[in-house]
Amino acid sequence: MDKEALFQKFVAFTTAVHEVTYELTKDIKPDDITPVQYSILEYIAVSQPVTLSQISDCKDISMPNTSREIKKLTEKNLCEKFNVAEDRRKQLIRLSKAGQTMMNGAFQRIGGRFAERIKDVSIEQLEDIERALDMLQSKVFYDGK
Amino acid sequence: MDKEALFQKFVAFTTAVHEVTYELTKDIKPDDITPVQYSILEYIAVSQPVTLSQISDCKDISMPNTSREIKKLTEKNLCEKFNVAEDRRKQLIRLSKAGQTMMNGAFQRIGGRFAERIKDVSIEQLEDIERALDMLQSKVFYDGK
DNA sequence: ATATTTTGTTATCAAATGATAAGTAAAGGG
DNA sequence: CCCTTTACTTATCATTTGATAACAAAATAT
Repeated sequence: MDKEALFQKFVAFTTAVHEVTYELTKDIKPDDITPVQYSILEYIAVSQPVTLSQISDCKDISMPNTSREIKKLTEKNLCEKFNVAEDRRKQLIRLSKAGQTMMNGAFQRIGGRFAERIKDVSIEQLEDIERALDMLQSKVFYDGK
Repeated sequence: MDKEALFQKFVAFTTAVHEVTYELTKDIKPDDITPVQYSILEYIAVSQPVTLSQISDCKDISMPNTSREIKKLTEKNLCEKFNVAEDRRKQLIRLSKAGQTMMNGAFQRIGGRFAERIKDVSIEQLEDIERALDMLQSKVFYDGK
């Protein structure tokens, strides 16, 4: 087993994943929010409710800049802050009704494109795919922190 | 087979791939070039020689902006242009000696991190991984253009 | 031969992002 | 009770990136 060759394959694979992700999410984001803002909304959507610090850590954006972007998103009525009783320094963030609707629509369209992409794959192959995703995620693409 | 569940798994997987890519390439880029410049150099490294138009297409950067960044990279002595005899409008780009050295070093360090990541995986599992990468790339992460 | 298309350049400009300093308010530790 | 740390905010600035217009030169089409 040639580890060098596997690394080559790994690089080609991750490049392909990035390209497909780009294709699937292309033109999904509304024009009135920036790419960074959209990626923050994605994160909130899957992890809500989250604190400012969590967003800052996970998206690698400094606290001041996170605060600024959340403020803009709040002003656009896409998310809302609420206080947490136990620790009054913290602010939990969740999507607003409008934000939830927007992100639901986005995920729906991405899901449609994904379905289109795998439309010719047989049931058995879909199961192979599912197993392969699980296996790779546990052996290679695990969270190493 | 629940396609909705598969989509969920797909989203989690691509997120994991992006995070691992981030971890592997973190702090690899020299400080004196910008992220976009580094990504252009990566592309040149694996596809050289390339034309300006190819970079513009593949990296989704407008021609004027591609021209500007290539100019900066050339000034930093990381890549060089040369003319192609058949079509004198075209300019082929390749890494300079210094650029090649820089990118070799970068890939080496990324490869080392990758090796660390899979160090506990058995030979048989490495073969499973290789097959899974091939299969997913052909069935899911293919280039749909 | 002339018009059009392709390939790339230069020059601006605006917007998005990143970085830093200074501040507030609450929590926690001694 | 004071001191330190945590969580977040506000303000400001520099850099990076994206977008557009106007141009030139070579190739190709009519």
